Amino acid sequence: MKLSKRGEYALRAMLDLTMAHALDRPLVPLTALAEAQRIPATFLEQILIELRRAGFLVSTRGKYGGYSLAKPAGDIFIGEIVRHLDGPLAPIGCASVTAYQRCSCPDEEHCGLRLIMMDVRHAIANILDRYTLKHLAEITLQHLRRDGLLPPVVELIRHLPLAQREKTPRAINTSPVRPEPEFYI
Amino acid sequence: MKLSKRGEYALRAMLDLTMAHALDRPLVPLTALAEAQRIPATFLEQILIELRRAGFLVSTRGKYGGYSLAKPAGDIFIGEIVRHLDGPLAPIGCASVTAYQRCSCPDEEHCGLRLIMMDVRHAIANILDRYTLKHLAEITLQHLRRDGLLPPVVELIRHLPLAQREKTPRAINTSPVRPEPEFYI
DNA sequence: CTTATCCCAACTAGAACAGTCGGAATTAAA
DNA sequence: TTTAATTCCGACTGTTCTAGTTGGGATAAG
Repeated sequence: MKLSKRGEYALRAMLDLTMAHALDRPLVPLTALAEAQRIPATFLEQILIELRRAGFLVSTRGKYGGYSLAKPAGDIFIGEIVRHLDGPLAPIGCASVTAYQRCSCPDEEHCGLRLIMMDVRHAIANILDRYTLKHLAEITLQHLRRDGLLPPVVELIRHLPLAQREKTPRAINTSPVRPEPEFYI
Repeated sequence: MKLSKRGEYALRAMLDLTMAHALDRPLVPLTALAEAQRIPATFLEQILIELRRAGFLVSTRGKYGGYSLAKPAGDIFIGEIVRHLDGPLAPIGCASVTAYQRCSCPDEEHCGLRLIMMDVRHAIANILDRYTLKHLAEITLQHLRRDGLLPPVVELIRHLPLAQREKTPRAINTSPVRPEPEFYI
């Protein structure tokens, strides 16, 4: 039931972008994201370009450029990102809601395996399609604050001047539509 | 979050074995399992040998031989089988309970991604480590009975004589230890 | 002795995974 | 106008995983 490195790195980078935005640094260069999460920069670059093409990010080229979220963090659900990079959430095709595929078994209709795998898919979706980047960022920032720390990515860009282009930031921090979840902690 | 074909085929075959056992045909040849689930026989053979080596199955060689469950179906949890063939349930290593691995991120301690992935892993485990083959077989048989059908695998072996070795079957159908779950149907 | 079955190691073609490389285009600032 | 910092992009690579296949050997029933 693995998440690929692409998926993991995408989520890590987007979480860092969200936290940086929350701390008034909406524009983060690739190198800072890569260094903060110890991800090979050339690999992360590929992934960020893909995320931009998918409409999750926007980029600013040239000196003091970088990446930012394309939408309010509260509107980006973790499940969307995972699906984009790793495909459907369901363990097997015949249990998928968003990408159903008939399987080889003789009668799906009576198949107990399918039922349990649909349970699993719903359990996963109930988490990943309910939480947004905003939720994850809030939890992480709260933990960091409790220990008097800033996110590493923000430390890494503190010395950079705020780019002109960054000084009139888009409104990004609206709240999510779906019901408020709670972490089990 | 995919399950591999190996994992899927293993579960399908073991579910068929469980149903066959429940209908007093505890010994099922490879060919019947493969045909019933439309799985390439030589591939399934590999998988069944692996399951035997792992202690899930026992085999009987020679004419009228085949495979049977090595333990009561109520003692075989779906999660065990999945872990054996596809590794840990957690989407990322740092969220795994049974096979934890430190990840590359700078501080796991404050990482919101890890928390949500632990949520996901618990949600999956709460299903797969609670249901047994017996549960799946019961559900499937119940559905089939409602429509007056027998499992295809049983149809396929009806014509075979009950092997001598099969006539004093081991007690296999004890109940599971963990609390009774319910399917969401 | 024939037939049905399991046992087993080795092999393979293709896809996926996890990157790497080299260079072009863009922008800010000196 | 030059330089430095950045994104953009396509092509490439090595390794592992996936989903099998092949061919032959051992065992047991009738």
